[in-house]
Amino acid sequence: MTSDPPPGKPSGRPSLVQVAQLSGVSVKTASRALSGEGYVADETRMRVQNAADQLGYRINGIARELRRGAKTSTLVGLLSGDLANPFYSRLASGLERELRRHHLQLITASTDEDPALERELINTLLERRVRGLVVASTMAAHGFLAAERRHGIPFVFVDRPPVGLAADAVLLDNREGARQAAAHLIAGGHRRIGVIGDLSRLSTHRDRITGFAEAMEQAGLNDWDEYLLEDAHDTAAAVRAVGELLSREPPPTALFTTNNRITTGALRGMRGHPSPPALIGFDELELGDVLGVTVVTHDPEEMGQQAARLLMARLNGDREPPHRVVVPATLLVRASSEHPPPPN
Amino acid sequence: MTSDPPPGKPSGRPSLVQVAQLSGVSVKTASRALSGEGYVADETRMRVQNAADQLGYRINGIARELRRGAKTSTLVGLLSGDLANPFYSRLASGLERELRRHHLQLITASTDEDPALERELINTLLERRVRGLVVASTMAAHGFLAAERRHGIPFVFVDRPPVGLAADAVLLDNREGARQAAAHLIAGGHRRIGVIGDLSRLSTHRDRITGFAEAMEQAGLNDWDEYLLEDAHDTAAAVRAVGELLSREPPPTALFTTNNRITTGALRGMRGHPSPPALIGFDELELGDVLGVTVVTHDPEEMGQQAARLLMARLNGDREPPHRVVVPATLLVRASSEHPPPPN
DNA sequence: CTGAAAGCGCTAACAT
DNA sequence: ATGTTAGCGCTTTCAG
Repeated sequence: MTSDPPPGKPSGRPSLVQVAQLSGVSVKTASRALSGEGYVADETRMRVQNAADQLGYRINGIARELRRGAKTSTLVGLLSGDLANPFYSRLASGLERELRRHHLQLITASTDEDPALERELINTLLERRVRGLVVASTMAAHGFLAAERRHGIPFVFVDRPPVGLAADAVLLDNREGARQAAAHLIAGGHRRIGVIGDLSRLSTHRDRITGFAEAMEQAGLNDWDEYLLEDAHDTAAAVRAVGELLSREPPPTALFTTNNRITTGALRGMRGHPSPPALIGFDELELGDVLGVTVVTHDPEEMGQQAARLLMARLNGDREPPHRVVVPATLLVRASSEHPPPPN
Repeated sequence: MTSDPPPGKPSGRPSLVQVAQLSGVSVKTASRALSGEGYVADETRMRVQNAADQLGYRINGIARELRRGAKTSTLVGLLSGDLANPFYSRLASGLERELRRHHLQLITASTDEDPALERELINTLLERRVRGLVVASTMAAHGFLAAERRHGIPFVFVDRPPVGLAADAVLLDNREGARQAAAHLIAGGHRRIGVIGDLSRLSTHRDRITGFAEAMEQAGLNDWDEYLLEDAHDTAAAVRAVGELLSREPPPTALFTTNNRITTGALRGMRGHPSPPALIGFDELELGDVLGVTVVTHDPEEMGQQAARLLMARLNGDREPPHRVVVPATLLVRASSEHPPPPN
């Protein structure tokens, strides 16, 4: 057990100058020896390496980056709602893995779906001169980023499209996924389908509602919004919403929940219910297969990977107009959607 | 829709010098005007602000940090196995939230439980002069970090303790949690309890096995390891392990799975089994309540928060010997552990 | 193969 | 209230 003075107050780190002095070479030679760029005699390299080890030298990445210029940064920023949501964390995971292949590092920040905080965090990351930014934005407009793009910082929007800004995006086919869910329930004989939705200002939410409505109206069910409850942003709110819907007269025979948090809340709220409604949720659930929950599924890791690809293309000089990648969202039928509606 | 030239190749950002020139003041005045430090005439401030806006100026955080010194960095690094694992992402979430209160930013990197990659990433983060480092380490020893601590960089180990290094740590009471799980199964009449464990080199895993063994041996069940299967690091491996255990003669009447991935695999593997064994898993599951899975539960967000607190204390000059915070892990009984063993 | 000088963009220290 | 000078630690010229 090495027992050294506990940390706290920093105490001067050695710089290249000290390493050079200790090994009796010039600063530049020391630099070359340690970075492996340019020619250095083997013996010199050894001496420098030893001196560095002895001093506990570690290159100052800040200084290096300042000198080399911002385009040499290896940091990519990710802004998302909340890392604790598996959708975002899987997205982050896919993004990170792909970036690493290109020697880029991911730096993440959570916005808690707060537009003001998001803007602040975007600024922080840009000041840090990140190489690019991936954003699952909760803001209503993104025109303020136009200046940045002019300076060459690529942005990739994920999950939600940019508004008032021409930028790359990786989106989910929300409408189609929701449409399939509704169509399936309708085909199963359901007519009164409750919908519990997220914050109504979010485009993902609106698209899902649109797809749902499409299928309903096509089946002539124009009063679909009688059973629509929105702005259930967390699990607890979803539990309450289910309670409300199920206590109506007549109650809905099926439920469509527009994201994983809400589906979780619905499952909780329906527990122990004598005749639970059929259920389809948007987003896969951790144990969806074991629980037998029918879901609209998609691949968050894949979204992250695609975002990384778009970003890399821009960094490599792609100057085409904005790309838009749409990742499929498809129905995965399991038991929860299969009980038919009561005769009634 | 603002339509500007697509990005790609960077194109010189304005620096403070240009802002100063455009507004007809010295660089330092421009600096003061924009940072709000020191006295600047209101009118001057306006002029500078306008010039900055017009040029799309954004302060270069790299240069600022180099000048101000590394202790002014606002970055804290987190290294963990994989952000896609809810345990780590919830930990990250708690950590980030607490850090933000102190105006610190989290930068994350996943090690995939690969010691070599972990070491490389630690180096990258240190070169970036992060203010401190939180590590869920997968390495066998950490002596190589001693030099860093001497330079004042605080480390906080989470989930797994440091080896060969005196540093702060936030750990789970793995032994006690596992002991409770085993004791509960034993009290329920189980004698043949299968255990599926993670990589045997991980200390968390070993501690959980130790706690389990303690309870078993105390009950006189010294052959507990006949039904022990280790190194099931992913869900698929866990599914296979369950299959193997259940096909033994006689099969175990209960199962203890040592982390969330393994529990998930076990649930999958047991699906449709005519007489599934009782089950207790370590770590809470997303839908554990709905599924009725008995778990050893704990609070990952809390761990993150505690880690942030320890870090802040060190940054504020705390020079005491290493702190060790132990977060409780307790049994939460639900249905899955409650079927008694068959008479046999 | 090695070295000296200049400078990345900013701010601390010291003027004025 | 504002300006000047120097320098953070490194790498990029440009010379040897």
